Amino acid sequence: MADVKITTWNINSVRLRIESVARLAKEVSPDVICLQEIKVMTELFPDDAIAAMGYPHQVVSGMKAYNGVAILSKKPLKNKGQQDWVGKSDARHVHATLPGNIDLHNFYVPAGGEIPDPKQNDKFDHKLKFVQALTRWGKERQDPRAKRILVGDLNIAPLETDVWSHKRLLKVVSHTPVEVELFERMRKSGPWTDAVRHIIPPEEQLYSWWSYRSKDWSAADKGRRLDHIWVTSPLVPKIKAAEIHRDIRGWEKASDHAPVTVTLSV
DNA sequence: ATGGCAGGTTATACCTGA
Repeated sequence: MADVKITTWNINSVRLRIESVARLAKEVSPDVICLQEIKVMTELFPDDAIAAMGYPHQVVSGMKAYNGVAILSKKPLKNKGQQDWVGKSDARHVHATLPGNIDLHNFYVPAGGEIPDPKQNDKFDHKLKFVQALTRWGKERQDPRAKRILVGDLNIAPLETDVWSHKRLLKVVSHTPVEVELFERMRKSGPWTDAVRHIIPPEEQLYSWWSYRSKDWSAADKGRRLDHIWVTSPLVPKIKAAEIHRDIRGWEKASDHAPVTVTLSV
């Protein structure tokens, strides 16, 4: 039995926050770090600097200026790869197999723009189609024995306690009923278990993102839980701990997302 | 009730985020 500590973090530019990656590596020391919004082309990803922090095993899918995801690991990765989703090559997914034959998938689901209507807003249409594609993918691959982990910035806060005000966010993209319903279908397609809510009771308010547009993000505390770690059934009894690193949202030059960590005993 | 910030770019305004 060994612990595997996995952290997911929408870093909002890996080059701007390379020192924060170093600090996370030192202070949290996850075995695996999954990043979203690295905002850099694969060729320009700071792979040497991150290898020097103890993460020489990497799989990166980047593009210029937007999106981009990466898996960083202390231990060797197998079957490294990425997929395109809903007909776009926009660097929103990477995967790899961890020691112990655990498949890890890291996603950056589209934010969806402002207007929660797919007819008026192509970005919202893209988001809904992305979630539906992920649902089909889950169903096609169902295997009750498979050890799989799905992490990422899924850009949907499903529970009433995952947002600062359920009522006031009902028409705000990330917490609309149509998104929450499709999100739940996607979760059941794995079927996946929300590892964070397995540990932290659903009755508790819990957020992983706070807007930059607040004078005092922590005092206002108008957060949403957009970043998730899900596991398949064989891994559910292995979930040992879960944590959202709210303190990291308060670091100098912080990302607007806090890292989320789950520890498994495998 | 509204407006508020941050990152990146063949930039010095505009797109994107959520």
